[in-house]
Amino acid sequence: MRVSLRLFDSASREVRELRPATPGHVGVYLCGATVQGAPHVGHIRSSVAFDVLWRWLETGHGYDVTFVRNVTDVDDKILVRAAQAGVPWWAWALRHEREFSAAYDTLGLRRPTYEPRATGHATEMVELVAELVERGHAYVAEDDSGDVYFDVRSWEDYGSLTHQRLDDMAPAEDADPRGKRDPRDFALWKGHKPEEPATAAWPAPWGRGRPGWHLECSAMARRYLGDTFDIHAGGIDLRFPHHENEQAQSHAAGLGFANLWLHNAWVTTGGEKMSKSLGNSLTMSAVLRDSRPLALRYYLGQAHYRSTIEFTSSSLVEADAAVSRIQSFLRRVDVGEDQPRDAGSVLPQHFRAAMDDDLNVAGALSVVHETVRAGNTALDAGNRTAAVTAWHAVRAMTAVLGVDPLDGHWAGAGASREAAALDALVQAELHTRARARAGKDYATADAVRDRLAAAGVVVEDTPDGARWSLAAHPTTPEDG
RNA sequence: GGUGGAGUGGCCGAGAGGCGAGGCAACGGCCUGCAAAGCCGUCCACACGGGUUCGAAUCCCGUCUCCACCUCCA
Repeated sequence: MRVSLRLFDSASREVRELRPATPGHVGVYLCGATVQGAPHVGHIRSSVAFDVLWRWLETGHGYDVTFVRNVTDVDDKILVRAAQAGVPWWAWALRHEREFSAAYDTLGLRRPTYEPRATGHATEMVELVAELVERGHAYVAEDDSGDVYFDVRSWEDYGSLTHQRLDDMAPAEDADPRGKRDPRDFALWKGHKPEEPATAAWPAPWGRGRPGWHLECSAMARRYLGDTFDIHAGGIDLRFPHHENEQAQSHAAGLGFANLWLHNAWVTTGGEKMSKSLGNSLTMSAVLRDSRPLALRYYLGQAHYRSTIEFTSSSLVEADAAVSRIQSFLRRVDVGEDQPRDAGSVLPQHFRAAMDDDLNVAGALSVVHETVRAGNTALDAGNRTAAVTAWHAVRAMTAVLGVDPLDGHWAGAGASREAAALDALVQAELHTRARARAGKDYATADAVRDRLAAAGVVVEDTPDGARWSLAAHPTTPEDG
């Protein structure tokens, strides 16, 4: 009997078994980027965490997964920042959307089944707002703004996702009534304002305007996953108001919406959450100057998705060392022409159990490292069969976690002519060194090794001769 | 004020009443011409104060500290 996947549902606050609405199929909606600026490490952590979820749903359970991650490409800040930069808002949005895509690709994240943009779904959004107005859960603002608000008082379940009572919620400080019936009512549709670009508005029965942030996700999830779907994921800071509002809208419109809610914790620096508003963000481009993508991915994916992780100057160095250990084992084993085997037959039971336990990646990684050590021990003992078995297990496990060092993704455009030329040059140096060593001229041999080291080439002697690799990208700690 | 999360060895980070987490760093040993890699060993921790129990990092009570959300946020 197949063991089930158990996930912590933050709506019910308990670990629940995943029971797909459609047997054999799982629909996942992940709140993606609002492309108002460059991607930072915290944004990417969310995508890394749920990329692992996706891989495990497929590899560990054989589910057919539809994975949707949206792009919010129009909102207040995009309009403001584009105006400040003197470029059209859509150009600003697209530029940052591409930066996010590049960052996702760099870290080897799977491309979602669908990546809908908010601006491409005005029709679905207008329909959803109309349904809510018709059902008496939304109303057109009483001023002339053209806004449409969700009537929180009309929906008694409002607050159920985050277990808050409406009366306990502190009203917004800048409580601008804006024609609201209750200060906590939120905008489903934002009427076009004269100072905003005419292009940032779409026609609607209650006047031209653009969608409210929360509405987009409800409409797009419905469009691509149906009225009821299995998992809704996102950063924990989105629980309220974003997800609360999404759920209220969709439920009030008569939709089943998400069965499970998964929320990842954030990345902190200096103990504080990394965020755009605090200005302590580490952009992906900045971090990748000091670290190779595999090390960054390992770092972001090594802790449980619900644990806050602190980013320090040594984080990436340690992650690099840990993943290098795995990598060097995989390189030590000569598997000949063997290709990776089917995960179902080689994944250790403890690994599976850890992953099924709410994606316990830290526990899963301990199995990876234990297998690496067992494999190294087997190699040292000359037990090739055991070493090859370990090799297959390690590759299958790291593939699930998205950190298989031998995956062609990490090699980049590896088999280039430059790489071939470099190898020829290094081999010539190693040949010189081998001859010097054979003649016990260690001074010359060491000089060659030092010369290569200065060029960033690390030499290791093995029973089969010297082997070389590029040194891990040097990291420069910003403080002590 | 409301609602949550968290304090684990030098560092990162799992676990959740008895059973080795794991990684990084450090130190000792083996191996090596020397290294590197690898293996073996050492470092046996759970914020604090009580309590329950044969046994508590884990359960209960109290205290302290930190973080987050309450309509910009992954």
